[in-house]
Amino acid sequence: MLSKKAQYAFRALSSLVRADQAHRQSPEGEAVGTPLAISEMVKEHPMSTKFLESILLDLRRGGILGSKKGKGGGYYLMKHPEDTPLAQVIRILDGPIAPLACVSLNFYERCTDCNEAVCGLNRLMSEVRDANLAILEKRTLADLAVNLDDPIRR
Amino acid sequence: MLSKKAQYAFRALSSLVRADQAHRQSPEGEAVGTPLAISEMVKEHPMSTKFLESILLDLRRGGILGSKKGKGGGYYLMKHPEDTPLAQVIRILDGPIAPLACVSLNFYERCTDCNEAVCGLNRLMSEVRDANLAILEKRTLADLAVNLDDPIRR
DNA sequence: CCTTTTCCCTATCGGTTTGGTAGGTTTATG
DNA sequence: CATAAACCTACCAAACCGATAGGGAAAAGG
Repeated sequence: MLSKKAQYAFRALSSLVRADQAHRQSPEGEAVGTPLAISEMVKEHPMSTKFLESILLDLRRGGILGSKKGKGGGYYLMKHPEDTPLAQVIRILDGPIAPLACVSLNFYERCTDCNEAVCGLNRLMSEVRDANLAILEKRTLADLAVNLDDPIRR
Repeated sequence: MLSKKAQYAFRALSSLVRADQAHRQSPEGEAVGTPLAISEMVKEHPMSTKFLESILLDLRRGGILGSKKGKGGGYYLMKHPEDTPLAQVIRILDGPIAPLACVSLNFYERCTDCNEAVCGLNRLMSEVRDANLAILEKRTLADLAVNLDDPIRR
C-alpha cells in the first residue's frame, strides 16, 4: 500500500502539473514555470502544510522538483510532466517498488537462507515486480493530471 | 513489500506442498496428507518456531491449512496446491494487495477528499492492482514449489 | 536597510505495526 | 499416564508513520 506521504505527493504534483500546463500555454511560456507555493497546493488539496513541506523537500532532493525562495517563490517541476514516471516518485517517498528486497532493481539486498537462482518465490515475485514496473515506469505525472471531468477530454 | 510473515509463510507452504506431493505419489495416497509438524518445517527453513506457529495459525483460520493435534500431528493443505492462489496467502497475512484502499476489491475503503470517478491516481492504481492480481490470482502454491534444481524440470 | 514571504532544516512525539518471546492449555497417541 | 504436538494469551523492544514545533536562510519589495 502507498503511504500517505506518496498519496499527498501525487496530489501536490497534480497541482504542479496543471500549473505547468497553464504556464506553458500562455504566450510567454518558458521551460521553468512560475513556482507554486505550498500554501496554494494546500488550498487546492487540504492537508497538513508542514507534512507536505517535508514531502516536497524530499521530491526536490530527489530531483523531481526545483524551488525558489522568497516572495513569489514556490516549487516547480524540473522536467516536463511526461518525463517523470510515477515509479520515481514512489521510490523517493516509499522506497522499493518490488515486493521483496531480493528482487529489487534499485534497493537490492541479498536474500539470506535462499538460493535466488532456485527460489520459487524469487521467480514469482520478479514477475510481479516486472508487471508493476511496466505500468509505473510508463505512466507519468502527465497521466496523473488527466481530469475526466474536463469536457475537452470526454 | 511483503512482510517477513508472508515470506515465512511461503517457505513453510513450500514444505507443505512437497510433503503433499510425496504423499500423493505414494501408493496409498489420499486427499488429506500426513500432517507435517512445525518442527519439521523449521528444520527445513530455519526460523523462529513460535513466530511460525502464529503464522500457521493464521493460515488455518484463513482456510488454507488444516491441523491435527497430538503425537503425529501437524499441518496439511486443505486443497490441492494448484487451487490456492498466492493472493489468498498474502491477503491473510499482509492484508490488501491493492496499492490504495480506495481501489481494493477485498479491503475497500472510501477515499476522503477525492472523487473516485474522476481521480487520476485512482485510475492508475486500479491498473496496478489489476496487473498484480493477474499474476497473484493465477499463480498458486504449486508454482511456488517448482524447484529449478530438480533435474527432471530442467 | 528592513520587512515580508517563502523555502529550508532539525528535532520531537504519540500511536501503530512488526518481528519475536514467554508460558501455559488442550488434545491426541501409545 | 507420558509425551508430543497444536493452541492461546499476553507481552515486549524496535522500527515506522503521520504529524507538529520552532526556528534559520534567502529572496523580493519597499
